[in-house]
Amino acid sequence: MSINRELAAHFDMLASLMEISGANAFKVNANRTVVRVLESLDDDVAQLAAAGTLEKVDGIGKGTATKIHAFIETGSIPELDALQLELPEGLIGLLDISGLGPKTIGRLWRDADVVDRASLRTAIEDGRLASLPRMGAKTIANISDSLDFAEQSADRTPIGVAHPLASALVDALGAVAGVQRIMWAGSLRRGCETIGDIDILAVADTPADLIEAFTSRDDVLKVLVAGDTKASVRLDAGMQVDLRVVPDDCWGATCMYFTGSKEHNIELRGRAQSMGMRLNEYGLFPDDGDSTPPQDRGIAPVAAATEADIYAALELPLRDPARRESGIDITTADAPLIQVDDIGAELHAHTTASDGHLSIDELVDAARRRGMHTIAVTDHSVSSVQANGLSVDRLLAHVQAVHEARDRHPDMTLLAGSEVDIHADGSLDYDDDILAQLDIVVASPHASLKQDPAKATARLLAAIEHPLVHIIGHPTGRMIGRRPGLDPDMQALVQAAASCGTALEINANPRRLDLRDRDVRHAVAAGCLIAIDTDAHTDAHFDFLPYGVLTAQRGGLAAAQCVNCLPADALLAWLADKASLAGACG
DNA sequence: GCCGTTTTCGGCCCGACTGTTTTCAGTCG
Repeated sequence: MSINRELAAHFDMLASLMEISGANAFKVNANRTVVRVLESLDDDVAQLAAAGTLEKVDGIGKGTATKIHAFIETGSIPELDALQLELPEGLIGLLDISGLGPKTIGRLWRDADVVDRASLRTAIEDGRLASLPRMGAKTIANISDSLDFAEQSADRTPIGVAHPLASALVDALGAVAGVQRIMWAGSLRRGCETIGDIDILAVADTPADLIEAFTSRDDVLKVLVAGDTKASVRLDAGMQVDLRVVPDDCWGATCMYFTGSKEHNIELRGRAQSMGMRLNEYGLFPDDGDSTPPQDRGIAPVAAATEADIYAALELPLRDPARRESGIDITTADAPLIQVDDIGAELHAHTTASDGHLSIDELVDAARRRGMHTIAVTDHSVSSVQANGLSVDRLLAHVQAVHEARDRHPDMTLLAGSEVDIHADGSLDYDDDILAQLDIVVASPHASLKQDPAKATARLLAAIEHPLVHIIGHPTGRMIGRRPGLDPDMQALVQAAASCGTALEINANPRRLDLRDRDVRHAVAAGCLIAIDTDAHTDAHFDFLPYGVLTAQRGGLAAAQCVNCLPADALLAWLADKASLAGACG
């Protein structure tokens, strides 16, 4: 783990323990800010410390700098050590239980000897909780329920699971009588790789009817909250869904507020304040110093109807939802971001020759139905035994079959290629004379995914610098929530890729999303070419493309920097001479 | 703990909802 991420984890634990111990909420918040800063910091924090420039970083002050220096010198933070001696670490696991906040957890620990989830369960069962003040039967039942739920489910859901759920919900609720608008917001709208809760916003003639339709659905396991304008439920699929019904005239303000991110909202509120205004989910209002919310006093907003109105009133460029994250300067406009429709080529797909489910003809047909002009056949190489990887003889026969298929599909540019294993030492799974016979080479790591960062960097650099490799497929090999994959020096990779004209892939499979968003940001800055591929093994996998595009958008990618957006002739020119596009971007 | 065109102290986003209370603390997003 890099020192930045290691330190971020320490500050995260520090913030949680401080919170439970009853520390000032603003101090806790300041430490949470440090976590975010460290996670999105491009520079190595040890180098900043050595240069004495830590305090120049926004969010890092004197106190934090002292802690970072202590960590670099001794491997620990004294304040954290002290809190860990004082408080059981198992209490942190209680923060993830819905309805339990730091104040309650502190009380449970002090007054009922609760130290972790197991002892909380015991304390509920033996009646200790009921003896505490403000612990009625309902509160205890809710805690018990949440505890069950937390133990059964992962805390975040992959976007590939959440998106279809949200889509079905929005379709169904949109059909309820009187619903004028409905959409999802939150991390799903921002295209995050995992989703906590699904947030749905709506405008309805009779909000009560929509709330009723929502909370009485068959797939609702439990209604958590149901008021006049908002409701929260837990679905039997294991996700929480929040619905908010709002007036039409503040739709933009609501969308903005519930799309987040939280950090982006805080920045926008700060901006509003500095301009003598206040921003909430009902609109942007002049700030008259009265603490009663302006919308409750009949004060007209400066802007509220659309997100564009609000950004304009704040004199800021309209920000794409995928770019509303911390670490992105709100005053700088993005280049127009890549869209799904910009992509005309799928450059990484499998057939029945290895572990795919489609024939060559079926693959072409699937691409054609998505409006593609180019499809690459890239089956696995010989070492991927588990995926029925192709021997040299089978590969050459397969290439021949692809060439023959071209006559049957004159409307499609059909590329004969391979997804070639990158061995642990950086060598490739076929000899160069074989690779030279292919139209396209996607080189990917599949095994030895736990090697140390230095070896992983050298391994991937060798593949990037190989003159016959066009694309590095799923560069880290990570699987979201299952394995972390390689942890190479991404700056070194993107620099090398940019100078060689090799593209790094965003694998659109929602379990991979590899490159991840923050790596895309680095790649975009370095001017490195990006490929967005679905790695299709079935027809349905072609529909993963939007997840890859969202990840690309989160990294700030424009179509011009993505090889899948090239017209067929330009794409063929790059494949013939990848150096021709080296350094052409950014 | 951090920050600063109201700057070295005093503020830090803010509204909805619940449960346990008789006016509000705690949680959530």
